[in-house]
Amino acid sequence: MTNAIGESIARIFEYSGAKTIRANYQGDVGPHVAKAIWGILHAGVPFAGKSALWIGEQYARGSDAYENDPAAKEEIDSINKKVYDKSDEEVNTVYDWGKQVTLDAFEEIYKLLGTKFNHYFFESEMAPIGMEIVKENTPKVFEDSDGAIVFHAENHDPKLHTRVFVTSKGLPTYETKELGLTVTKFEKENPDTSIIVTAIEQGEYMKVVQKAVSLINPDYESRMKHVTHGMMKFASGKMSSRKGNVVTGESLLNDSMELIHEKVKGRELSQEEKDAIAKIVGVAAVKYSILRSSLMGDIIYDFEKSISFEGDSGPYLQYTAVRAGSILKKAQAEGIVPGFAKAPSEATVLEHMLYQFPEIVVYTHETLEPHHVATYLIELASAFNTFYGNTQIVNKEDIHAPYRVALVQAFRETMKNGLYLLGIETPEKM
RNA sequence: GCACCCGUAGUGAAAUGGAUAUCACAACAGUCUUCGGAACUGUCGUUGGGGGUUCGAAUCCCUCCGGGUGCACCA
Repeated sequence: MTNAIGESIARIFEYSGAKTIRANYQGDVGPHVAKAIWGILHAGVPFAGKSALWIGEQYARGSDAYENDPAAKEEIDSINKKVYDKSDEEVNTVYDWGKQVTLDAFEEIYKLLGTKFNHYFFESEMAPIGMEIVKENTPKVFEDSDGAIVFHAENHDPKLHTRVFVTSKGLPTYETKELGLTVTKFEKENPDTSIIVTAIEQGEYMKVVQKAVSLINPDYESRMKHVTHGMMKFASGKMSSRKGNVVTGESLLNDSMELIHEKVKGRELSQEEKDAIAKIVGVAAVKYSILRSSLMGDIIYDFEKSISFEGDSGPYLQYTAVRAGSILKKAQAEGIVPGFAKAPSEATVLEHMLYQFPEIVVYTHETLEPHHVATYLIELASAFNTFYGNTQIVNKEDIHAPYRVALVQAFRETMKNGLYLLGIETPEKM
């Protein structure tokens, strides 16, 4: 979800002429990793050859044990420390293996989604950098409190609160790592604007971190923008319920692609074409469902609706573009050369809509709200369908035919560009 | 409890404080079977409640209600 939003925002900036750098920040250290390692060590079977999914299961067991088994909790805490200082050979081996498998799995999903990152930052790398910054700025910014190092943000803004940056055990928290990340990003690329996309839970703590940054380096802070989004919820009980009501992005994509496969089963296409279409359309269904809504507030993912493909959906937009494409093919076969020379006396809504596209992009760029593009595209598709339904386009006898074909061409290009901004590909056939 | 975000038709959105609150989807009722029917036409329906500021409020202020999120060693 964060990926869909981040990628769309990146593309909108690119389209607006900005040089855009995509960075991915991954949590490769911390208690969640320790829980997974504990699970792997206690799995009773060797880990060699196991999948990322299997690691997920081990994490679930570790997480459960952490809550219910005091002995396990102690062990996991000790593993956590070992992960940071790399003092235990066995832990190191499991760690290195698990990290690679997990990263490979993520990379596959990014590829499917169409995101290419310029930088991969890891929490393990940011931790020492952040620690250094905290040390340098204590007691100027940070203070000692009960053995931990904290930042009293409420002293600078009454709306904020105190947060721990280094625990009493001497381990850096997420805040410190984020501090390290911020400085690293600015030193590496020195961007005019740094946009951070996270879920809303991070909203409050990010304000505290930003306040701390403003005291250390006000220049960086003024260029940071935090975009938050709500959670994804599900409309009905019908969903892939491998682990209760937790649905991963991956399983959502898989289910979606599977359903597209069902839909195109009867079409006269090769197996490779069907596979490609299932991917492109399946991703579109999921991405559109996310990006059609405003970022704030939760997104209700209605699986029934996203698979029906009627009306307000990504596949519907793709379909409209594809159909425009086949009209163009037919026009070409009939020897009609598109041109704007002879226009009918009255313009339709379609022309007005096409004309608005650049404004919509500018507006979206300013507001950082991709849903404006989504709303525009669905209206554009509707305008095109009205035009298409009421007008004979390919007709050699008609002197307006070249103009109409040119209009269809313009529509197809605009739809394609708009979908691109949402991170959605337009297939040739479907 | 405190803080932050949000509340516009069934759903997703629009509206520098300005005219009768728009658009799309869904639903319902029709049309036609054409360039790919995943179509076209029409109908239905909305500012959470209550105060206030204003000539004028979806928009600003107060309050209540509802939803979400966060409040010290998790990320």
